[in-house]
Amino acid sequence: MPSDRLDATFTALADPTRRAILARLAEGEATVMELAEPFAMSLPAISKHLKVLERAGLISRGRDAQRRPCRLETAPLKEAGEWAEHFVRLWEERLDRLDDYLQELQGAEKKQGPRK
Amino acid sequence: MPSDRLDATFTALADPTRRAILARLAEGEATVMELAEPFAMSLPAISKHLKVLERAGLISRGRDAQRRPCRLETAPLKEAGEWAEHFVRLWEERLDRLDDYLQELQGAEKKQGPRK
DNA sequence: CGCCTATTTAACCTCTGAGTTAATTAACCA
DNA sequence: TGGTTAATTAACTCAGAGGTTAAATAGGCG
Repeated sequence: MPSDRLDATFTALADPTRRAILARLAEGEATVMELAEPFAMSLPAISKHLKVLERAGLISRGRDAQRRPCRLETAPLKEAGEWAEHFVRLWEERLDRLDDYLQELQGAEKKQGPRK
Repeated sequence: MPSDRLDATFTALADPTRRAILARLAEGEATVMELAEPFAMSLPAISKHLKVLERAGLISRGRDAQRRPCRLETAPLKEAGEWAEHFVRLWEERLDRLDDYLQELQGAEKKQGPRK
């Protein structure tokens, strides 16, 4: 997972409007009009948000006459989620190793008596 | 997981320098100097990045004389990762239901013969 | 064709984010 | 006490994100 891909994904996910759009799309395809409806925001603004989502690969767009229906694409979400959870796992493994190490130290100390 | 929390987390993760700092911290605590070392960037710049990470709850800071060692905090990473993967799951369940529905349609069609 | 609908592009504004250098605070050390 | 190291704050620049309105494009429809 290259860094600029993560950049694009996390940047796209950082905006609440865009997350709301994704939430809406999780219920199925929608046109720009439909997506814009819940927001107090102009159509061009929504159009820009969609472009950000598209560049991040989080949505793809079809064509239906003059409509450009959007659909959710989950691949980048998976990558981002896995990145985050991989990180958590790394950290927890490290804590475990640290814990083992401390216990080992304590064991050694018992054998040779308290240091101080 | 409130929206502004996700905002802060994803915003913090959107920057490659900050992700690199987190990666470094996954190997253990580090001071600001140590964190700054790999980057061609001034200390105040790093200091600002750390503030962003701290506000997002992704790091916490201790005190050791004049040093302010940073340590990784995984809670927001977990939340963000779970958010992303929950989303993926929702979508895939939806696809499954859609699939069931299509198969049901096809079954009905067989019983009453092709429509056209 | 001429009009209506859906969407994008253009041009612009404003605010924020990432970076800078210079100055300040905080804590140790001789 | 004065000097040095670690880190932050202040004041500034610059670019880009997110928003606007108005104009342009694309594709039915009478």
